[in-house]
Amino acid sequence: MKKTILAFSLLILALLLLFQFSKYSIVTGNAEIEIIFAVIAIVFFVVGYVIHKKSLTQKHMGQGDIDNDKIKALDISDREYEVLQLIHEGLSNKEIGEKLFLSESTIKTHVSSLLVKLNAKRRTQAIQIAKSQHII
Amino acid sequence: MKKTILAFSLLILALLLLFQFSKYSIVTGNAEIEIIFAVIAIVFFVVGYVIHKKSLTQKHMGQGDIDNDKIKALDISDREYEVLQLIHEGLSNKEIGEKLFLSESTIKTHVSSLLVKLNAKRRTQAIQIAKSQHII
DNA sequence: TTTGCTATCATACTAAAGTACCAAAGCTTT
DNA sequence: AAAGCTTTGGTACTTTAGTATGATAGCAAA
Repeated sequence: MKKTILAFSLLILALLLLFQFSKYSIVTGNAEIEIIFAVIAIVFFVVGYVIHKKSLTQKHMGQGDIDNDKIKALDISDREYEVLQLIHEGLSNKEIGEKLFLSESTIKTHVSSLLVKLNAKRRTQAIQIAKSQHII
Repeated sequence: MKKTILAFSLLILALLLLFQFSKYSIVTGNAEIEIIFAVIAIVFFVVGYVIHKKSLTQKHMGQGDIDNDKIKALDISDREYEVLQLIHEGLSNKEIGEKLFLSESTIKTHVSSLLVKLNAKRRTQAIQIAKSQHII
């Protein structure tokens, strides 16, 4: 965020300099007016392009990102959430256990409580609900 | 797509008129040079903003759309694809059967061949693979 | 018509998934 | 220290999921 502020400060500074240079050039007759127009047009075109890109990146983050508040609201613990992510990746309980160095029993316990908390009957349904709630 | 071409044609025309108007204003001394700069800057800022917005919208469509060619390439039949979609929605084989008016046996057959064609071991993995291949 | 393909369904089986209940270790908070 | 919490793990059980195999019906191309 600090980088963004710095970058925009520098950008505004550069634009002011461009303006001043343009005026000076016209007064001294060192540049064609069309060229100055073109430079300004190109610069602001790029600025507009980049700004929308940035805003949309943030928006995209907001859409695709996980809703941590929702996870807490659903009372899902850290471990349970880890298991949920691995379910989402298509792993079996056994594979999840191996990945987290836990027994299959423990995974089953976590999965069962996940299903209750997500109000799902199956792990596939849990994936769907989790996605609709933006917690995955 | 035709609308896009038309819109951009009109936009370019407007910009040319703006340029001509600017030059004329300077010659006749009817406008301040700063105002013309500002107008050009604003217009091109908006143009850059809108163009990026459009490009990203199209990109987003491309990501979310299904790749029908891929489905054919994987040799997935219509029925199998229907089953795949319902698996994705989190339904059990029995529920899928009831929804499609088929026996659970038939669904199992379809699911099995889907798993082979998608090179998946489980239905949850099939969902993941299908999504990564943009067929869901 | 014969061949080949798909869709359908069944049986029988194995393998996961999920439930219920219990229990102990570890950790905070009171 | 005792109470309360999560995490972990086990046993025993039921329910889904998935595999293997075979069989029938329909439909389209050779």
